[in-house]
Amino acid sequence: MGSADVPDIVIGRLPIYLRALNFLLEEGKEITASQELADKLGISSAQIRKDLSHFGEFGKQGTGYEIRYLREQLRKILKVDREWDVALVGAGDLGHAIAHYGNFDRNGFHVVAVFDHNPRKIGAKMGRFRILDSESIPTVIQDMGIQIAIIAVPAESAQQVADTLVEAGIRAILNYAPITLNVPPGVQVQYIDPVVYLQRMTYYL
Amino acid sequence: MGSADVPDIVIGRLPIYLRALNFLLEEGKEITASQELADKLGISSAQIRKDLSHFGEFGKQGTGYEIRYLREQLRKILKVDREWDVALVGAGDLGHAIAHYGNFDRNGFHVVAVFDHNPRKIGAKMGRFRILDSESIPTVIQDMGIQIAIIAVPAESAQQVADTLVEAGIRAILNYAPITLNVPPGVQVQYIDPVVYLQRMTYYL
DNA sequence: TAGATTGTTAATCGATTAACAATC
DNA sequence: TAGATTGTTAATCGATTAACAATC
Repeated sequence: MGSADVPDIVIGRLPIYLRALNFLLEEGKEITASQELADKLGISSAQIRKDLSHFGEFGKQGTGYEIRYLREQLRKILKVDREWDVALVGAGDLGHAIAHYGNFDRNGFHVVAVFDHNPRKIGAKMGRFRILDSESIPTVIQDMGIQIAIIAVPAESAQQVADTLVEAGIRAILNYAPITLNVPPGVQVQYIDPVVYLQRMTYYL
Repeated sequence: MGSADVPDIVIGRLPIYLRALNFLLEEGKEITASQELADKLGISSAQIRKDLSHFGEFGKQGTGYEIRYLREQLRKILKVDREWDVALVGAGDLGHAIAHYGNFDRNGFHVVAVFDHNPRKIGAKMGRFRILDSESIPTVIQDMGIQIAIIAVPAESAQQVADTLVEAGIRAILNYAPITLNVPPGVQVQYIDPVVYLQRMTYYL
């Protein structure tokens, strides 16, 4: 994972910067400085400037950064200056919440297909979505040219679902199943396992 | 954040190891080796051994690790060899999914109180939970001695909720709101913003 | 014993930070 | 101009990895 040039860890921080810029804009701010962002995010201003310097010069000495401009640049870098179609596999409680999560649409990620393999659910509606048969994953994904998928199935079936998705052409997977997936090089995976996050905190309690 | 001794980044990997051990046990395995774990998790065997060496010697030369024993040790280290009560703030779609997420209970994290400030929801049932008034957060948290909270409210109210929680004695927050929280030293925060994870992948597409 | 794998050391690699010249 | 803040360099810090003696 990760192209040769910019470290993954830097890429990983850009969405956080982007989120902070959105926040500042909503507050009515037009200009910010690395120090202001640093204070808000709890990281050093030097790191923010260094991270940004991988991609260009976006600020002005003595002044700081024009928020709207920097945001636009970050959006281009992250390729979120466009709309992305997303496939969702798993129509349980979690899938339901994901399908109806407003922040996805607000940020240009649109769930356009929901799959489940439970015969009782296939064909039924979940909110505004018609639940599709998991069997149709390959054809639907290929026909619609979807590149991003979200896995919200039990751990037992997650690897198999991932295999099917990758085979169908998916290149980025957001995995909610509590299991490390095995995928070929070039396929991105990000993990969301809330239990892991809780366990990272109990150590300190 | 982070005590002096063991690096945060090491603590962060322990839950992943623990998850893998559970998986191996379910597969019926009794013994494993750092190399086997490494292959499964996509990290180096040296790193796994080094991480574990911060806490003791859990393996046997020539053989590897007794899975059940290593799991027990990790559970003790992470303090997940016990049950934890959790408060949930926000009874929307997301809160609903969180409250009913089976993996929490299965891993010793028990949602014992659900709060919302919407008068239409207060007093109503959400699954097996009676929704409590956010106003009662301080008293309920203190009376029940809850240390861990999950925030599932809109970004606009998340900081205010966090302040209330911290004031009430919460020491670990799992934050689903897309905003970086400001909390005093000693209070743990972990973030789950699915949009951030998606944006970390689009860069590579 | 021979083979395998740990725990640990030392080397390497990479990330963060401090500091400051450049400049708005 | 004086003050502020960037972009960047070099130094520091920390994490990862390679290698191997110890030993099961």
